[in-house]
Amino acid sequence: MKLVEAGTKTADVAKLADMFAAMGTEPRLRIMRLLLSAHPEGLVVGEIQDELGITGSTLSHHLEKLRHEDLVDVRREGTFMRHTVNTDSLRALLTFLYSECCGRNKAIDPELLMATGQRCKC
Amino acid sequence: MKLVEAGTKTADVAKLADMFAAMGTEPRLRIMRLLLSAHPEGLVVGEIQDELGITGSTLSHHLEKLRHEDLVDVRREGTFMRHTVNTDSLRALLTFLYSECCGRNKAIDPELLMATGQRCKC
DNA sequence: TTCATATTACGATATATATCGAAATAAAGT
DNA sequence: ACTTTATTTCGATATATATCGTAATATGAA
Repeated sequence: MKLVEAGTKTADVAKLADMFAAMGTEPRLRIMRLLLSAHPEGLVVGEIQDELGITGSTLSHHLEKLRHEDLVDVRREGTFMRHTVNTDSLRALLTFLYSECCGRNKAIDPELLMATGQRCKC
Repeated sequence: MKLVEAGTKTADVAKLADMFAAMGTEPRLRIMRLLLSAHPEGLVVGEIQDELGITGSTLSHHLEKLRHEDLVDVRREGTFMRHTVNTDSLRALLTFLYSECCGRNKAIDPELLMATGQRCKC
């Protein structure tokens, strides 16, 4: 009897784990929150640096990691590099967590989720 | 103008980042999925080991990490150690992600989440 | 108490990560 | 072309992590 199966493939788990890892550091989680709060415009590197007070080179590494896991997109604007969250990837992550926790044997009640923030508009 | 504020304190971000990090590894994410699928009974270490094929000592370290971040609870049953997911912590994580992504400027549409699994029963 | 089983701790190693300052690159303006 | 500003790369170090095999511990049974 296989306990785990559902709609998440073996390869996906590794990918999702990498995404969790990318958010699994205080500076990077702050970056994600900041970019989400600035969505959809995003921010250029210098703005992130000013806001979070991270050394340029360190910030560059963190952004590279977030880009590598497709959590963040970047486009050039002259000399600036404008970063935005990748909503598709974030949705994949959220959907995974949601279905793992609220699907099947319902470890978590979905209603309690809504309660703490958004109102469900079904 | 502060871009990030909302209902998540500074200390919380570090804690949440640690939780993400705990799930940010393929073996540990598999463990979490397995325990969720076995919820609420949970599994003893040997069962997890058989299911995932992880060396005893390595598995022990991973479980210690998950316990340390309060993602997993443990209780003794004779010589067995029965592990279960901590739904409160998981809910905190899910709620955070949900409100960051779907709250405020709504980077992600909540309805798309539901679509892939649960039906909203408001 | 002795034996068997389940799990964790120990010791060790290899790899990965976070961080920094300084140098290098890239684009834009003068 | 030169200068300024923005960002990344380089080189280096310190810390953390993942993993293993084996030894230690804890419980239950004989």
